[in-house]
Amino acid sequence: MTKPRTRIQQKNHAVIMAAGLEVFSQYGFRGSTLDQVAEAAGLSKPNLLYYFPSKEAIYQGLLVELLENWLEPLHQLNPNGNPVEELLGYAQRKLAMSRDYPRESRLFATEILQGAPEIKPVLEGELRTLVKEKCKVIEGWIAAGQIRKVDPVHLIFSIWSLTQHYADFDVQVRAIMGERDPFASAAVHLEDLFRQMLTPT
Amino acid sequence: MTKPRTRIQQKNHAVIMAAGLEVFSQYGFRGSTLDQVAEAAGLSKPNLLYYFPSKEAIYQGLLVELLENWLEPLHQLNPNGNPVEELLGYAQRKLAMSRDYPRESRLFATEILQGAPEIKPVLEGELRTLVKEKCKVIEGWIAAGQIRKVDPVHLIFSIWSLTQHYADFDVQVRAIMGERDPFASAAVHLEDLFRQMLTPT
Amino acid sequence: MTKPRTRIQQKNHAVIMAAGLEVFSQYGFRGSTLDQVAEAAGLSKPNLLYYFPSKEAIYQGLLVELLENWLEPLHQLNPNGNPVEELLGYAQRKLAMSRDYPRESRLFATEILQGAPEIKPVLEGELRTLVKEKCKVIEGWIAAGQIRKVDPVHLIFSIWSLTQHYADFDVQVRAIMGERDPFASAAVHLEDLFRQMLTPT
Amino acid sequence: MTKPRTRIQQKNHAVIMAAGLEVFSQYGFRGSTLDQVAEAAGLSKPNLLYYFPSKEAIYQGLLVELLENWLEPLHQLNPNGNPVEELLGYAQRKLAMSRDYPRESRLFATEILQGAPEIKPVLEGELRTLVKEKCKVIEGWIAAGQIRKVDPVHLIFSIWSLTQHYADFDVQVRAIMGERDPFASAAVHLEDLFRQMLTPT
DNA sequence: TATGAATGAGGATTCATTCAT
DNA sequence: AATGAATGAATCCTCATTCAT
Repeated sequence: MTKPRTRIQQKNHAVIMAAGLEVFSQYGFRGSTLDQVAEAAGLSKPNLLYYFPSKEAIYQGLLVELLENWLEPLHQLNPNGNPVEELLGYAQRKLAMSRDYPRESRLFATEILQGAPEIKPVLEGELRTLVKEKCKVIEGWIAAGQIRKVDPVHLIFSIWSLTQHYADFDVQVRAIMGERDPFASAAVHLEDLFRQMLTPT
Repeated sequence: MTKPRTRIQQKNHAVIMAAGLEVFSQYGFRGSTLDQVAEAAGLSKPNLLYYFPSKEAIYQGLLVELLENWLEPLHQLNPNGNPVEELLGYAQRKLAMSRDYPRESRLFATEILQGAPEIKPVLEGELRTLVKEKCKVIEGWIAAGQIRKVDPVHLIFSIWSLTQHYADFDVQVRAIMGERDPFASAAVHLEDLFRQMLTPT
Repeated sequence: MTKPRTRIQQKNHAVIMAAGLEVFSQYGFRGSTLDQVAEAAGLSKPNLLYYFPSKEAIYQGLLVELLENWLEPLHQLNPNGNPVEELLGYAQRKLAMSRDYPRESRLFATEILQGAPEIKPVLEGELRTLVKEKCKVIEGWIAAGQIRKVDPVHLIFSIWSLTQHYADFDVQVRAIMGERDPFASAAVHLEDLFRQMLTPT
Repeated sequence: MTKPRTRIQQKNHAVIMAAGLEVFSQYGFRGSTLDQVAEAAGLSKPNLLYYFPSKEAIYQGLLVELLENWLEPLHQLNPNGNPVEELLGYAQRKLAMSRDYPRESRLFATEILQGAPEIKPVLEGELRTLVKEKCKVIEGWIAAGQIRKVDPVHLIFSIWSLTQHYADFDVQVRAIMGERDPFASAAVHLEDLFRQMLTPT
């Protein structure tokens, strides 16, 4: 799929991505129909397939776009910053993404849950490399006594799971908490959790 | 459907549940076909529908069975036990379930991700009640100074997310960690995390 | 299908016939299922097929039984009776059958409507012969000036249609007439109609 | 479903209605398959469902079309015409419809026989109202001494049953009458029957 | 005589995709 | 660039019938 050229192409490309996100994040790939995506996009079904060669191509396009944004916050982890604040900041940024882009989080979760058929290579390639790199940074901080001794990979997993939970399990969270906004109190809770865990004694 | 009576019914009922778990946890409800379930069960498709009235009934049957087991560990949280050990024990039990019953965890995650169409009532009813009850217990422990001051609901969410992550995002975890068994080190990591967070200073 | 021998065979044979009549008259042959018939008969489906070799055999058995009773009133038309009273009596007997055996009437109507696949030979054989015989009788009455000159075949059709209508189109009749019993007033109406039509001036 | 717009839609819509009439009038709703209708229409099965959402929708569409035409002749009963001629004319028009549209008659009969699941509301609404209105007219004629005293509702039933019989029981009529055209002699017979019944002495 | 278990042959409907314009 | 029309390949489910006991 080459990059779109004209105005209208760019616009419709974006419209379809938005519609695909809306639909796929809700029903999963197999559970969604092109009709639903076309409906959400306000385009005809054949027109969708004028811009994307297949249903799967729309889904793949979404995942590609998504992954870039998804890894960005981890990239920003600054080796030269204050370690505890860097890690807390990373967690808060991830939590904000769960709050502001829950559909993206759910789309990603669905893909992983089903065995990551589309993005396994990215996980084993780019993501793994990036995580290893950041683990080195964290290990450096531990060696320097700037944070407590923790398993860096599991620390990263903890940040991911604790923050994404509020997007992915949103229905459950709200079923239990009722009307209250979960994210405000979650931010406080996670701030405390990570500070407690990371601050050296 | 009432409980199965005869030997062969019990056997096939169980065989179908197992096959359904295998298939549905991998592809979700809409993404799975009766053919797949029949294949996995070693039965013919119409024979499946001799035991369960529909595809959905198999799925619902699974969720019902699942929910019972799923809530059990939280029930076991003993108000009279040692608070830190009780909560650590709960987390370890949940982690063991992620390790031993990852498909159940994924089935549950898929259902929640898609808006919990089947089990929302249970979430808003039984689960909510149970969580509230245990929150009271935790608040008692905090008031007594036996654990640090934390938000009890978010503490429970944290236990859930941190443990289930290893089942639900298994593919990602293994992509990053490689061949190493994630659960052994995860147990150590979570033990540390929760002890650090809960032990009063 | 040989005649049933033992008590229990006779009983179950009759039970199945009754159930088949109930079901087939309501939904037609193709629209009925063996399950429905088995349910109505209080027998298991395989047991049904122990007494009758197939679904079609039950249906055929019903039609055979039915036809005997169905032609009986016409047989009774007495060449030596009072012509007008004989024909009025025949009409009243047919009307009573519509009232008392509406399911039989509907079963017969359904079969004819669908082209009489099972009983066409009977229609072209026995029934045709019987009607021709009775037409001779009616023609004799006309020749003797005992009733008005009418087309005897169409007279017989008129008796059939006017009486069976109250069974076959029962739903429509009641939709229009409301709660009132249609048969009492129909009897009066038909008495008048046929007397008016047949009485010589 | 809104009215078809384009040429091809109009054509195929009509083609499907015609095919549905052919098939449903012969085998009833449950006894007919979409394959048969598709075959009769010269279209593929999915293409049928491109124009109608379901098998039932085709059937319902037929009944709706049918009912309009079916009630028309009764509408035409003119309160200001010559009473006997009006009623005879109505009967002859209904008989002509049985001759020219026997499949419509049989479709209607099948629907009623099975309890009118689709059109009961119409029977209890529009049809009932129309019949009551025309009964008033007939009662007026009786009061004015223009026709003999008859039960108006049963008179209408008689017209319906006597005329529709030749379409609905066509197979039986021809089995008995042989090759002769039933409708010509039926017209003479019914003319005589109704004139005899209605003409005041 | 009776029935629990099983199935092959459909049958209605869905859906991604293609065709024609 | 867009869409009305069409379809082949599923997919869930039904049902008369058979099997095994």
